[in-house]
Amino acid sequence: MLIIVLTFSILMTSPGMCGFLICGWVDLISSLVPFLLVVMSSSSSAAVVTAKICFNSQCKEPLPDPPSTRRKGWRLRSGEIADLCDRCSCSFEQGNFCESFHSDDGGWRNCETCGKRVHCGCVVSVSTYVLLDAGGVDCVACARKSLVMAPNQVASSPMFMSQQAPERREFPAKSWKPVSGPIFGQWRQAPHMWNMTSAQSDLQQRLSYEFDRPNCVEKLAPGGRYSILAHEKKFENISEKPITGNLNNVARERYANGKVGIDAASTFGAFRGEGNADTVQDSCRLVGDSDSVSTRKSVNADPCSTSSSGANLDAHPNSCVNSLPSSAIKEDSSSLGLPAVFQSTNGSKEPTRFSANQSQSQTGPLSKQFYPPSVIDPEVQSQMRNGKTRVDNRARSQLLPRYWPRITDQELQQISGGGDSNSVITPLFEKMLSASDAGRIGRLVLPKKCAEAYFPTISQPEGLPLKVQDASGKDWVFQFRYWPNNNSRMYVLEGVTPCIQAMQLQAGDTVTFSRIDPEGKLIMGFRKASCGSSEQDSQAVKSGNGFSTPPEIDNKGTTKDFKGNAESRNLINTPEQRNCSKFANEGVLQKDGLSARSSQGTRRKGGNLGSKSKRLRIENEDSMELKLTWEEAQQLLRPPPNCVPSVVLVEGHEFEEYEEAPVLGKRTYFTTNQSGENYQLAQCEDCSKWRRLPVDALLPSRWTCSNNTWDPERSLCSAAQELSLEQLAELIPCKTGAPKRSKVKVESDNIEVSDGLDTLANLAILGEGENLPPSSQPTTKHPRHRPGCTCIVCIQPPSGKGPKHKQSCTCNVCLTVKRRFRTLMLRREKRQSEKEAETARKQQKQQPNQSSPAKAQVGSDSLKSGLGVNNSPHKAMTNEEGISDEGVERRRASPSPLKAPQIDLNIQPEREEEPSPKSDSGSMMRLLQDAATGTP
DNA sequence: CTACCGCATGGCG
DNA sequence: GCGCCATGCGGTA
Repeated sequence: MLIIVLTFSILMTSPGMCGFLICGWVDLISSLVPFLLVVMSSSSSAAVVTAKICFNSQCKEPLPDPPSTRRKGWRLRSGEIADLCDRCSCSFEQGNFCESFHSDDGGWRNCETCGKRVHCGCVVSVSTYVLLDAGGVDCVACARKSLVMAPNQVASSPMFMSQQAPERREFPAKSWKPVSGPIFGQWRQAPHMWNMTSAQSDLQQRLSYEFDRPNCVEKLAPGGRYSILAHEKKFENISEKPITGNLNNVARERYANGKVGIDAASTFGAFRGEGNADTVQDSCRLVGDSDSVSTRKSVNADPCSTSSSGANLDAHPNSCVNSLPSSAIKEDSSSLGLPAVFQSTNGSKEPTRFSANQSQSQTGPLSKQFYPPSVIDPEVQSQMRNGKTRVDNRARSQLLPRYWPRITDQELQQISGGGDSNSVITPLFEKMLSASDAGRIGRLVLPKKCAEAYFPTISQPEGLPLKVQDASGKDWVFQFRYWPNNNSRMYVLEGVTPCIQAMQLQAGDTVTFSRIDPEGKLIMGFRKASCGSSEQDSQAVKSGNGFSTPPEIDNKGTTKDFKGNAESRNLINTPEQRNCSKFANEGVLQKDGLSARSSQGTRRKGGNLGSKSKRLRIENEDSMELKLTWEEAQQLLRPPPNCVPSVVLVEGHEFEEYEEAPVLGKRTYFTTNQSGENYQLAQCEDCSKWRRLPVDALLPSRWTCSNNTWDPERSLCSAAQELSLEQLAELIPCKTGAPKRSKVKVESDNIEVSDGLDTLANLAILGEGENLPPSSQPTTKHPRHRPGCTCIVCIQPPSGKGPKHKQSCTCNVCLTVKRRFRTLMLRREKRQSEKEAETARKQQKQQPNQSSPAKAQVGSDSLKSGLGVNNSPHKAMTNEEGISDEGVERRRASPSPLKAPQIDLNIQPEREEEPSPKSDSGSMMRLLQDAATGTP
């Protein structure tokens, strides 16, 4: 049985608070909250008790005058001990205080084991029971018997607390005093279930409501004298009003934050050292998420738990005590660096492994672990609920996923730089640099929640200097500040330009922020947008370019991952890949070994650029246009011959990895004969005869009759062609067995509206028609990107790579592209001419002498020299005569592939419809543009 | 004129 | 509808 242990040492000031507390307790019960988290519900502001009468509000017996002679009761939140009269003290010591005085109050529950009544509703009895994971309570006796409290199972509250989210605000916390002072021996009703270590004692003395999980991430700290308002909005008001006083800011924040034990909380504790309520504000803002809210709710709701025994701490032998600073740290004092809060303030040098990202599975002091967000699936979350997984995922869940740190162990170790083995690195967040971030402005916009969670609290827009160390150990000082923005804040790091430049970061690269504890250093790592340095990538792609086909985008059945292919084609799928492509194209990638350093960054599979930045997306539109063709191209690829793939499992997806680049299959045409038999038609490279092949035949790019192993009789070029051209003409156009036929048709029909590379791809397809028998040309069912496809998409090397097509090149692709481009331009010209003609006609009604159609001709003529290809007036006329449908255009333009080279290419239309100038389709694109502009 | 600063705007989730 | 945030833009040095 899992047991939730109360680990807080918060004392209620008075049992008289039970009313309030009970409300919370009952509320908890009524809401079937399975667990209780201890909370300080501080409805009482009377923390200092100097009673001269019995502290029991129902007694009020005068106490003996010398305080030393008074009998002690429970520990108050102030740290003092309630003075009781003899009678009440005896009752307290005998463990029946609540039965005597609170029997009519709410908050009574029965021990799940023995059925004994336990008063869970007030501070007095808080140590007499333990909370069970499954809900309910056990009395201490029973809990002791079943004390198989696996550390991992203890205090897994933060997860379950999320179930209580909605009612947080029902328990406005009020000010209270920090508990300081005597300790647990005072807990008469708290049998020492567990021994208490000195450190724990120390903790208790420091009033840190450490709700320690074994991984030390769950903490709840009591605040100092501060106010936690019921509504977060009010924090705004408070935030601007510094609250003075000797506050335990960390504790306060933790409490205010209500995020018991999540990374943010601990981080707050680490970073936030302001002596004002801004801390509260900020931390509470973070609590906007339901789970956090719930946390606070539960915190507030269970006053009983405010008193806890150190025994609870003992329940967590692995507890990593992240002690808290006992004094407030002024914001200003925290300048340059991360303040002392990071120090292990319990006085020990014990590493504070409260890293939210630290799994409790960590076994040693050097625990640099990180679980990628991908692990946060329901199952894992369930595990987390059981306390078996680092809980910081919850903390991180408060950040947008794109800010989740994706730092690998390798990165972490790099960051740690072989430093203190006791140091613990806590990945905080990361951010992909926007154009603004990477620009010259020198301002890095920080995600608000990240800034508020992980950076020092700032109450003034000017903020404070923040020292950040990069992975190489160099210190940078940025100004961490904010701008008021829409009643909110916009956090920025100023002065990042030198650092960005030093790291040679570009928009799209990612900076990561981590923290090394106990030093508390902020570490700024980075990850180039260059793909391929990550471990994951290395798993998926062991060679070369680092491009791989992410499983999540390759879930359409394409499981072959040809190394180098993506790069070689500059075809990109994911936003990051697009980025990579873009940057690679721009030559900003892989500068001087930075790519090696970037190995500390793990390229995220999903990337986070495209989802947010429209601008960046726009910049990568060229790449996006390639997406389809890439996906399709993948299907066209054939494993390299005589190459045995190695199967790599990446995130559950099997990939066949080939050390060699794929080959492009021979273009074939699926068809069905009269008997319904499906087969392919392939053309011999040598004799151009068409051979029938099985549908599953995969042909190399160059295929000849001699390769016709399926039909030995026709394995020689001398063998007669089985089908006549007429038959071919009939069969090929009505390919019923061809996959994706309908799609092809649709695409073909829609070619007219396509643009950019897509258009080019279509263009190229048209050009491929040259391989078809003449009679098969006029089809709108042209198989697109089929095996053997030699379209521009499939054969075009990436930008700047591979042989460039000369302007005079008359290869299929070039001719097709030119032809298509010309057609497009002509079409546009025609439209424009018509438009102008229409306008002219309208104008002619007023000015009869105007005429415009000549303009188009002028435009064409003026550009004739650009392509350097003979013009064909006939063809031009053909197009001008109104080919607006791509199929029609294709039919007319390519009645025979053999005639394609004769197609007029010299008509140069206006440039305004250049197919996606941004699309970097490589040399072919340039060729096209060159052709259009007349520039070489 | 440029760089910087601070705020405003608007797209987007 | 709201908040975040990327970026624009005017003011200022």
